[in-house]
Amino acid sequence: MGIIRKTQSVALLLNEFHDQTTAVSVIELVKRFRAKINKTTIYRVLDKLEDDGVLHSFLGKDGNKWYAKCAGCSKSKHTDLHPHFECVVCGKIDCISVDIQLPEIPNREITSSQLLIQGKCETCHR
Amino acid sequence: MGIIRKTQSVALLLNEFHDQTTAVSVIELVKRFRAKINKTTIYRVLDKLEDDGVLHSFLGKDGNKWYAKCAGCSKSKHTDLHPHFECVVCGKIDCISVDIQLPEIPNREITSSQLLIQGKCETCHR
DNA sequence: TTATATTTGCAACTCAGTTGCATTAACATC
DNA sequence: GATGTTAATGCAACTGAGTTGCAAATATAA
Repeated sequence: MGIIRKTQSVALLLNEFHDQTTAVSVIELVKRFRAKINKTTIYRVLDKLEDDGVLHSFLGKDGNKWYAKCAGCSKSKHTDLHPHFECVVCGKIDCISVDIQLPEIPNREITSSQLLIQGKCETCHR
Repeated sequence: MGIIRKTQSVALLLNEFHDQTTAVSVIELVKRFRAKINKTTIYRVLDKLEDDGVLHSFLGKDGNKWYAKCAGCSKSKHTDLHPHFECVVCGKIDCISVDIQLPEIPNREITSSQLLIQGKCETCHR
C-alpha cells in the first residue's frame, strides 16, 4: 500500500531527496527531523514511497538502511539495479548510473542483486 | 588480534564450515550452539577467525552477518571479492567463485566491494 | 605444577527498526 | 465552510542483533 494522502511528513521527507544520485540514510533523516516528525512515521513514509517507486532502498556497509530517488521505477517494478558507492572517508553514498554485468551462474535463477562499492569519493579522493 | 589459543569454542565453530562455498549466519550459529557456547564468545571467535584470514564475513539481504571459509586469504589481506548468492526460497547463501567486473568510476578510488545476488538456488530452482 | 595472559560466560546494555493503539489530520461529500 | 470517514501520525513499549565490562575459567609456557 503506497502513499494515498499528501501529508506534511511526506512533503518534508521528499524534499530531502534533492538530486537523483545522492542517497540519505534513515538514521540521518530521523536525526534531521527529530523535532518535526516521529521516527516511526519516517520509517512508514519511506516504506510507502518505496512501494510507489519514488524511492529505492538498500543497506550500507554497516547494514543500516539508505534511500535514494528512483529513476524509471514504477509501482509495479523496481528497475534500479545500479551499484552504490560508499565513501570510506566522509560516509556519503551515491548511486552510480552504470549497468552492472552479473555473472552467469548455472542452474540458478537470478531475481535481484545489489552491489555496494567502497572507496574514496570525488571530494575525499585527493 | 587473531586466534592465539586453540580452544574448544574455536574447534567447534571451525567445524561448522565444512566446505568452501556454503556460508553460515551468526544467528544460526548462536542457535546451534546455544547450549555449548555463549553468543558473545561466538561473535568474538568469528571476528578473530576473520582477522586471521580463515573466514570472511558479509551481510545478507536482511543485514544480518554471515561467515564463510576463505580461499586464498591471509592475515594481512582479504582477497575474497566473489559474489554471494542468497536463495529467496530456502535462505541458503553460497559463495560464487567468479571474478566480478567492477565498473569504471571516474575520480573515485575503489578499495572494496560486495555483490549480493538473490534468486532460486540449484535445489529450489525446480 | 605453577604463573600468567587469553578466553569465556554472564548480565546488562546499545541502537536500528517494529508494533499496537489512541489521537490527529487529510480529503471527499454535502 | 462544516462534517464524517479513514488514512496518517505520535507515543511508548517492544524486538533482536550485536557490543561491553568485568569476574571466573582455561590454555599454554616455563
